[in-house]
Amino acid sequence: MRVLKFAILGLLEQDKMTGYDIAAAFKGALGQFWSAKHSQIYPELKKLVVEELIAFETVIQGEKLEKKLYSLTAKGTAELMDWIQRVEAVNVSNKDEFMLKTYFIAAMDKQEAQQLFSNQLNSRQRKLEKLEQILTELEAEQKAPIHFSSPEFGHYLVLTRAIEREKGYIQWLERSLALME
Amino acid sequence: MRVLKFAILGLLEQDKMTGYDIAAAFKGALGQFWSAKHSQIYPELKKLVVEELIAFETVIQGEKLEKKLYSLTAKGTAELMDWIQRVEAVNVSNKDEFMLKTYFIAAMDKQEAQQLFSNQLNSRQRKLEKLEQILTELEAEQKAPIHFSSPEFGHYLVLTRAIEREKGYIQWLERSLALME
DNA sequence: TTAAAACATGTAACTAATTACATGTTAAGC
DNA sequence: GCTTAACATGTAATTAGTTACATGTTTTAA
Repeated sequence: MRVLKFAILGLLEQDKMTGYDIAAAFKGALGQFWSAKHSQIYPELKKLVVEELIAFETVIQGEKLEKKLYSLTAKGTAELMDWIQRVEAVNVSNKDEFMLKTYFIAAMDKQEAQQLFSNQLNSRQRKLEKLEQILTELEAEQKAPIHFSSPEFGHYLVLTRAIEREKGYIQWLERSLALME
Repeated sequence: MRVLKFAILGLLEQDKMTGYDIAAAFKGALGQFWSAKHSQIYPELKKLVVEELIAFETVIQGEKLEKKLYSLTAKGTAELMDWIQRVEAVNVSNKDEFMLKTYFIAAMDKQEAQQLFSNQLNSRQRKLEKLEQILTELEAEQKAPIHFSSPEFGHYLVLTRAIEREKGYIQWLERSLALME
């Protein structure tokens, strides 16, 4: 369904950028819900240029380093807007290897299961801390409270969703551990 | 990383089954966290037979319908146990196309965004209802309260996780809609 | 009895994504 | 001045996953 295509169009709608910048964006909050490696990004950018959804200008960085600054064409903007309004069915299977193991908990003994769950709990707690720190920084940069027209609204929503996702996971892990006592 | 391989080994550890049965299992609660189409399952089963992790016996259903009942070998059980205890890193990017759109909310006008969010809220609420119904049925079948040694413990944990995941998503959608007033 | 839904198994073609291979420049800190 | 991290761009090979093609049997309900 070429979601990466729209991820790239959406990022370019915000700003002109290079393939490297796009890869970097996937390392931020956005990466909690979509990401791609540079080996997938560069070929996709080439494809989008052929399809005339994006265009690039070559910029020299320093002495001789050539980088390609990509931007949306009118056609690209139109396709982005079409996708963004489209109502998609909720995707059923959000793959999660830990939950797959959980389904097979009958194959573990109690200590094993507790070990696995506390370990997961620990990882999730550390992840939550990091996300909360990023949110704190984002909020500190803001003068007024964030609202619909803030340029950071999308970033803020994605971050809060990622944080609450972790909190929910953590609560479930704790309750499951309690059930195993 | 061949997670499907372990999904199949895990299912066969519970019971002998056919490829069709495995596909059916992915339509239940397990499918909330892992699934595969039959076109991926059948080749994987063949591969696992070659690797001697599973074996099958041909069974005749009715007059002449041949079906293959797969079961774990000792080698398959060993590999399953090895995987199940292994501590994996928490996977970062849990892909979610709706959250990708959310990140690009600046490209929407307010009504568009509200429309999209209420629509998603609705779908998620309907999904939650279905999951809660399945849990109610599961609990009704149980005589004693579910605990670690109940054969349905894995199923129960996965279901409660799926339900809480939806509840968290719904709460976030509602709070986000409120922010857009 | 007959039609539809469920059971059952496969392959082919294609798309999506990861890992590995491959190379070079620029900026920052010591 | 030198080293390291970050910036920057690509391709090749492989694996994972989806959609489409292809066929046949058995059970259930009208």
